[in-house]
Amino acid sequence: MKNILATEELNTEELILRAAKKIFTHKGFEGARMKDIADEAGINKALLHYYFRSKDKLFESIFDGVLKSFLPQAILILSSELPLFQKIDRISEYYIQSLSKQPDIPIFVLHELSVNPYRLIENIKEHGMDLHLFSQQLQSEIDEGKIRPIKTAHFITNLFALCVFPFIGRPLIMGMMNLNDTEFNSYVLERRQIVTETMIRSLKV
Amino acid sequence: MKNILATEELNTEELILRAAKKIFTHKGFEGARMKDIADEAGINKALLHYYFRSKDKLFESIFDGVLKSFLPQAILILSSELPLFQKIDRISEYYIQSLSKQPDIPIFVLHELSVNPYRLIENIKEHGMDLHLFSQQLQSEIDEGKIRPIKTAHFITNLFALCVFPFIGRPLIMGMMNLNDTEFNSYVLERRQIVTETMIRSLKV
DNA sequence: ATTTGATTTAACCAAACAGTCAAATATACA
DNA sequence: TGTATATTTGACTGTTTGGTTAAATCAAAT
Repeated sequence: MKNILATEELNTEELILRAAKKIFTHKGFEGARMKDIADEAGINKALLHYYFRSKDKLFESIFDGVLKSFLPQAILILSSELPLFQKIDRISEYYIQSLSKQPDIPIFVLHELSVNPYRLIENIKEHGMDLHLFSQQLQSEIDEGKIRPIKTAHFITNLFALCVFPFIGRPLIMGMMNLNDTEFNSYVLERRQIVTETMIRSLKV
Repeated sequence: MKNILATEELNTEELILRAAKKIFTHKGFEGARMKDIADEAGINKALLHYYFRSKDKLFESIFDGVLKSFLPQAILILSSELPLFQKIDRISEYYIQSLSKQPDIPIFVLHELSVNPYRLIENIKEHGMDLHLFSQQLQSEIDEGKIRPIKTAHFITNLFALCVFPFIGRPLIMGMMNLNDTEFNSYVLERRQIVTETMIRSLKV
């Protein structure tokens, strides 16, 4: 009988998903080997196909899971009742903190979306990524003269670019700036304030 | 005899390089098939191995070429004698214009660097990516009270994030903002001004 | 015309790969 | 305990892939 009392004990499916996430996010779909995932999970290769019939099926579980754990939070914060500047702070806080723990996610998602853009469509429709409410708030603040005029697309781009780019460009930044891992971590910790400051200053009238 | 008079006639090596660049940048190293590259170039698969002994060799030609055609320009502009704000404008102009013509480059480079970070090291050392001069200029402007204090790493990150992210996040942006190809192109054209404005406003005292 | 060297091809090969299957083992329940 | 069901494995398969090779073709010099 398995030791179901030990809290750190994971069942096989969770073991596979955890291993698959690590390998897929690190190597991408094409670069990942089913053997690598099996080894990482400490199980037999055939067992992967017992739980997830194919590499594609396993990948979609991971990819969908990752999208669902990152995108909806943005919509949630942006569509909330919070003041604009607080939203900026919340987004930057949430994404920089989450991505610090899983720094491979952005490049993984964006690479797979680049190779296979249709993947996103279903997911977006499914979650009803609606930015209308936020667009209205932004326009109100502009109309009231509280911030400078800016289109929603550019606002969103600026905010996410500033939050996410450090993780996407990590090897580039570490190389150009001559940072080691410790120094890079300090740099990332500073980003949260930099992002909100940069965004808010650029919006002030 | 080949028609060497026709200017549009490319020799086989150039044909291969052009095809390989298209396939590699679109699919990544692992996703690219030598057969695909051969087909794209309109030649036989064995001919690839005649000109470039292996997939790795061919890939390195492409990857090095891409790095050399993008990174040095940044160092050149940043290390020049131009005023700070003009440098921002030049960088944003150059990168947004170049990447509009080759939008797959950023995600390609950053994905490959993520899977294989050591690739960059040689290239950076080789080109002497030195940002010391620029750091001094930035510090001078800060000391003279002309701009708000900011570390070089964050300045560079912000500038490149704002320039490059639209291309990295293209499918995401098109999906969330409901843009078609034409609308995305207009959006990219607007980016140049947005980037310089955002950067400069965030730096003003 | 013949030789020489560079270019191109079709056919082939070994390794790596995702995926399969029958047999073995563990688990639950009667 | 015995039996049915769920889980796990080692050995296997067919296909795809990067890479090779020997022969054919072409271009130019002798």
